[in-house]
Amino acid sequence: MRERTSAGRPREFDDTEVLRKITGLFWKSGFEGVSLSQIMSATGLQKASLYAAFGDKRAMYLKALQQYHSDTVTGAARALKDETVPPIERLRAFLSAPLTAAEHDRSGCFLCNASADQADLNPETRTLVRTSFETLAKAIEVPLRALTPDLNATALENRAQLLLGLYSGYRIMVRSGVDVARLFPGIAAALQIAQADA
Amino acid sequence: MRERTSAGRPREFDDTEVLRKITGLFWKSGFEGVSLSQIMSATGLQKASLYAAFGDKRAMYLKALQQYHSDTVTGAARALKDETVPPIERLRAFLSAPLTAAEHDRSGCFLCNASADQADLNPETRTLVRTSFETLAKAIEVPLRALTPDLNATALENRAQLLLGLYSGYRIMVRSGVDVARLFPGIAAALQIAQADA
DNA sequence: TATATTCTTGACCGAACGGTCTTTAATGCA
DNA sequence: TGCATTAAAGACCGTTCGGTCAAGAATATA
Repeated sequence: MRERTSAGRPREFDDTEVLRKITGLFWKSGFEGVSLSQIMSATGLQKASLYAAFGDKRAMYLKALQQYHSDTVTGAARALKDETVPPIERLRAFLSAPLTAAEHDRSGCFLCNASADQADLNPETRTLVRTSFETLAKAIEVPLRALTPDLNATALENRAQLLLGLYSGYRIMVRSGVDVARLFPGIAAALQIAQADA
Repeated sequence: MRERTSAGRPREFDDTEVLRKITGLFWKSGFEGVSLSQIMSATGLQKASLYAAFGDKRAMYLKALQQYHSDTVTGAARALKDETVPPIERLRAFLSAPLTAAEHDRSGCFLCNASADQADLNPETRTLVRTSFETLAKAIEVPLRALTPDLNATALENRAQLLLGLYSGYRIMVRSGVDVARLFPGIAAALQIAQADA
């Protein structure tokens, strides 16, 4: 998109970089919690430029959610499938992320926040969130399968949903400021399930 | 409050009943997602009456959160401590609630939603949410202790946090419209942890 | 250099927001 | 029957909201 030089005045900002800042705002404060003027000052752009580049506020939110999917969600999925790391460690890292991240940032998970914030109102948001959850669940199955190759498909899926549920819950709880040290041991317990033969 | 007849024109509505409707709105749509006019039409009251009875919008939200605590949260805590029900069934019922409730209502859990919605902005909300989470965690420990009386205190607490995390995560995931049937089996797996001796 | 095209800027818009105030109505009490 | 008190009703307030528009600036092409 960018390298193709087109007629007219060239855009003075990088779309994805700006969108990343917008994502950060919605991530932290939700759809209604972010105003256009906040977006303007965070990006340094005028309202009209934002509208020309991304559409209205709802479109910005959805694009932010899509960016979160293609950046963070698929990044986490890739890490879960990284065979250079022992499967149990991949799972541990995934489940620990909500807690280790909390040290410097209590924003939680944009997916989970969006589900709480917008799922009730906006069907498109709901769909995006659901597919991202699905991506994570499928990725979780990979190390689970490596741990217990004999387990059947539905059992694997069930365990993946359990771990994803725990992940989401921790993401939410952390936002309220609970002591993360008290949540850590739960991960070890959950990983015991992940390794169980039955 | 109500039986004590005071001077002046009597209030024509029941405070807690009205607050219950307000709670429902914030629960579903969050703080910024609910407007005063929505509250007006849902309660049938004028703006000034609402302000006289509850204070400004933020106060309404906090009172709603407190009502949720004293109604729903303590209700769930009581059920978890109900000795007429086998401990494992209490836990199963608690963890199933997010899923069974989803059949007729995908609002999720007000606590979890508030954590995603307002925790970042409002410290009072954060505190309220945290204490409600704490209430639930303590209540979860009761049936856990009944199941494994030999377990030490910290191990109990860790398991309780794990189950609470799973509960919260399911509450959030359900809002996005995921198939609840796929989440159910995770509960059984989690309950295996709850019963483990080690 | 002229033109078409695209972007930036900032003024501008109507609507909706949260919140207040004045008027009127209903009650307890003297 | 007044009088003090409290609530209900709705007009009213300034502000902020999301969104648009017209004018000027920067580029590619001819």
